[in-house]
Amino acid sequence: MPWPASPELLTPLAPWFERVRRDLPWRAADLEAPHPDPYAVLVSELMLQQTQVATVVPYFTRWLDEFPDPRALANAEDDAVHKAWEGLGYYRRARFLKATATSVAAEGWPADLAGLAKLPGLGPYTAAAVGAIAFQWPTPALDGNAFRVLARLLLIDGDPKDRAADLRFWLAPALGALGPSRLTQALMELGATVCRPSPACERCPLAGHCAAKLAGRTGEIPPVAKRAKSTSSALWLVAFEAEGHVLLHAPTPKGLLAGLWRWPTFLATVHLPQATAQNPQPTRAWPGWTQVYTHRREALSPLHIVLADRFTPAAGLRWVARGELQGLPLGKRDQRLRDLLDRPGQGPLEAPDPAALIKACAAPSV
DNA sequence: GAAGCGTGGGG
DNA sequence: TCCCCAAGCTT
Repeated sequence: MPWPASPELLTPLAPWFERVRRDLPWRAADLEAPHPDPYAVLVSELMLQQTQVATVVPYFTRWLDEFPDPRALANAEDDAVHKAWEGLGYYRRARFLKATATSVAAEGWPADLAGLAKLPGLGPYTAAAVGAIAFQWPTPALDGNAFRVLARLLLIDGDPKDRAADLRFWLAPALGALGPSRLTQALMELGATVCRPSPACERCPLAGHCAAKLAGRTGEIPPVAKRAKSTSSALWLVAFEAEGHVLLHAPTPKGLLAGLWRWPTFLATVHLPQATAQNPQPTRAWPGWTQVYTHRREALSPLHIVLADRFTPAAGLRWVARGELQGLPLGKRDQRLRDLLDRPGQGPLEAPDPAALIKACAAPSV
């Protein structure tokens, strides 16, 4: 691999970054010094995993307002932590962040990269990024942006992740020359704003030495990864209400929407016409929608079923006072039904038999 | 090593 | 509408 030395290729990043860099709330003014608040860097990096900057900014600001330091986060209730993360997605990041804050509050910050990498939720990229941005350690952080930029700059065929070790070694001199924090952030900023999957090479400070551009191959480097297939299902999404309470699944530790409260759902395999003579329970319905997750699509039909009395719920289900509903952490899907409850329903078109749903939610009778 | 994990924006 | 993607990590 006859790659030119990294400072030779990457030095133009510094003046470019100084000119165009976005003013982000976690970004230090002085990129030469260790960050004044490593915790802020940690929070930003966890939030930024698979999540765009514009989405993260308001969450970051509120988070630091509510949990200003590791101790505050370590002492927070799980529901409060998830509530502050509500809507951001990939909710186990919030639990990892709390676990890491607990470790830092008790034992202080790790002294090296290996120590950071042992913290919950910090993988190879995030540990290196925190090392470089918070502590100015010469730890090359390779995220999707950096891999894409370097794959094009150096004309790497195949998956650049397979060359991670070579790339980290190659980057070391540039980290020293430009400074770990500056180089790390400039490289990612270039990938996020210019060297995107569909690149804007006319704005790129490295275009003159970009091997992929010179070869006319930016469109095919790096190669696109194959997508995971996703499954589809049709579900009733049901708000049972009785005696001023609603029925919710309590948070679970694993799986989809873990850590959040959820409305009960039922496979919508059976569509029974609403027989008003035989179903005295008033049922409201609203137009449905499709909820999209990473590996799943749900065609949802929201229902509101009001009962005279509460039944004893099955394991994992709880009756929650309606007044407490607003304070519980819910995913987007379940927020949507919660908000529908305050709007007029359109009247049930077709709905399942409420008695069958109640049977599925009630504790088995002895 | 592949699967699983949320949500929103853009082409 | 559909597909791709976005500062990845854990199991």
